[in-house]
Amino acid sequence: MEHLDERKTKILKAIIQTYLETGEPVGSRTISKYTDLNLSSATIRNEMSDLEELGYIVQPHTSAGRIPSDKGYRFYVDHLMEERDREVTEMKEFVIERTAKMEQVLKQVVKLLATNTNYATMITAPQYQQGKLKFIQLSQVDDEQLLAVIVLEGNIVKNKIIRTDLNGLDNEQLLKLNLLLNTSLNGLALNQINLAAIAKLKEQAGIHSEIISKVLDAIVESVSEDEDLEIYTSGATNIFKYPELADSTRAQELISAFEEKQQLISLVNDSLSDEENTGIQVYIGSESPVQTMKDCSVVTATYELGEGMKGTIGIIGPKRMDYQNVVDNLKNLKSQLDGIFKKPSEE
Amino acid sequence: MEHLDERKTKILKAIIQTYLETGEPVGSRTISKYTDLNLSSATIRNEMSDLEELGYIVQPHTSAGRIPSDKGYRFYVDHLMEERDREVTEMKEFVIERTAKMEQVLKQVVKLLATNTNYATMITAPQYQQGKLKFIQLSQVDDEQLLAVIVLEGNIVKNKIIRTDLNGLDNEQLLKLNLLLNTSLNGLALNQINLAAIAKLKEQAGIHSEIISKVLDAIVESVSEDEDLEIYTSGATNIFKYPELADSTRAQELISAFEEKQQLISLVNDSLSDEENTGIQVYIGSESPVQTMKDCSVVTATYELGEGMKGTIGIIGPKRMDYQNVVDNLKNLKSQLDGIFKKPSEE
DNA sequence: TATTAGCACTCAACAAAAAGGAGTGCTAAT
DNA sequence: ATTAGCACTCCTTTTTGTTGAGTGCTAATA
Repeated sequence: MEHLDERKTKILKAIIQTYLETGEPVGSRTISKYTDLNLSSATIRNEMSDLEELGYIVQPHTSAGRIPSDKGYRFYVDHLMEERDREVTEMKEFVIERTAKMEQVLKQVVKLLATNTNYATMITAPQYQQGKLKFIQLSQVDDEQLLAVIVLEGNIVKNKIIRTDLNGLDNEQLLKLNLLLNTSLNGLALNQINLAAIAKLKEQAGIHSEIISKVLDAIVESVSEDEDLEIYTSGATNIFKYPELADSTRAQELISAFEEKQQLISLVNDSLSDEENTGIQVYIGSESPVQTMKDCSVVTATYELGEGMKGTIGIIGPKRMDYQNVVDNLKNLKSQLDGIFKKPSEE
Repeated sequence: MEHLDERKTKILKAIIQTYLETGEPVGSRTISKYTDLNLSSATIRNEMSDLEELGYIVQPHTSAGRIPSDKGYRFYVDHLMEERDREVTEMKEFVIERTAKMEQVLKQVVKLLATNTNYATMITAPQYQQGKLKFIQLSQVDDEQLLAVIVLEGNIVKNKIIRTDLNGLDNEQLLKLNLLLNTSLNGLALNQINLAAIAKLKEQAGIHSEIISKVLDAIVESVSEDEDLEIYTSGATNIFKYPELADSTRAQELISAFEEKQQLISLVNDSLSDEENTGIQVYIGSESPVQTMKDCSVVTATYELGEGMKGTIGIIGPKRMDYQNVVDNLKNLKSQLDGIFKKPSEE
């Protein structure tokens, strides 16, 4: 990438910042006055012409000011954006109620984030692949149905009805099965349950090995739930606040994406796979893994609930979003989430 | 209400039906050709003038055709709409997967309904106030937490973590508590658990009466869940298909209503309270209990999962929605839902 | 050589004017 | 009672004109 001299950098930064605020193409005169460079608009014009040639800014039409290109935004995010010393006070709003239900917390979080940022937000429940089993309980609901309750680390409770032949399963045997399941599986992460362990389990279960395998199926099924990974969203209608996204076809597509949630999954996958230092990623325009959002920017963060149970938070807004604010918000939230579930019983 | 002679009725019906299809104001000439009345446009004009005076139709502006007023729609829905003999085939699409999870079924249903009708749809999980308890299980998850699992008729599973002081609660006592809870409460509907029963329960629980009351709280809380009554929605973006609703402020309001879900609750309440013969209700324009939807029409139906567990289905569209199709769809769905959960184990 | 004032030019955005057309209400004829 | 005919209304669309922000270029300046 070409190196920009200091003056060009300053001008580019000024253009982008002004555009972030106003959303209007920025003209040379504005920059001439706005910056402390003390240059006439004519000089700025020459520089802007250069910057356009280098691909950092773009002219919507002749006789208009300039707006940042994707490349320009990228440069801004990577090099120009300055750490703002936000007063922590503003962030204090993130007082998350410590409800026991994970679901509730997630709903609160997306909502809070959406109102704080004025963008559309999403969050996934953590994926439990590496979460450890804490407790399993099998109970007989009626003549032919068992209920399997599975508690994972972090008090995530899952349940599944198992329909099976229960001939000759009395209370005592059920107790034994429960004991067996718990002693064999507790403390194990899902991906630690291998074939050998399963075989051993079945052997010990004797005539009820069929039930054991159904239970294991239930665990896998209820825990992995890949096809309908739980995604919570909020503030989708915030996009109406940004005229460049609010025209009805675009708006419809975007809001549909939020409603269907299917498309958001690729966002999650991309952001989980791509390991970065900070865990926060910025997709500008067409960089986004989701086609629908090529006119938006997307910022994602992964949070972790200890022991590799990871979830994804996403913020979707116009390309001229307040990147700094969004990143700060996410960082703050990330640390809070990292803490909140870790040892829910310890405080 | 004034009585319309046959010719006026026919003309009104023609106007409304044409408008339902086109969404454009209907002129006299159109009706003159469309109907088999063999009347000139001039005659139609005179009749239309009368109909307008009677309040059934409205002129958006002087030199425009007529569109139905709310009163006109109401008359149409009450008296003019004809039972269509829909081929059952078309309805067959409603093959609902018999997954054990209620939640999944509901999600499928709204989605199906939304794609079938091209309107926005919602459905609530049934309210369990009258649902009977089938099974309760208390288990110890760790040192200071109990897990209460509550199964209601229809295999609706709820769970709740109870944090409490467990000093001196050993396994045996837990078993006893479980037994006590099940023998006392099973088969009871929620509103059948009265103070006397509670007192007796507590007495029998002895020193663990505190736990009992926490369990009861948990039951009430997890089952009633009034504040965030589960509502599933789909097809909210369908409103973009109807220009009269698609302008950005209106669209935003409507879609927000679907996102927040709060507003939808009053819809549910209204439709549940107002007992009608068919259980299907049509709200036209300002008749709607939700202010946001005063430019829409709303059709609701209540479904019942046996034993008074009622839920609500709603379809929200433009005033010129295809009422007949919507009502048919709802009727069909209603009967299917009524059946599907009744005795899930019997087939 | 870098900067800047000055100026002609471009073009979106807005407004006003003009043309077109669908539909009405009224009147007079059937 | 019905209808053809016609003047009138007013929305919609197209055309035309005006404005102003902003550019690029050139020539003057430090």
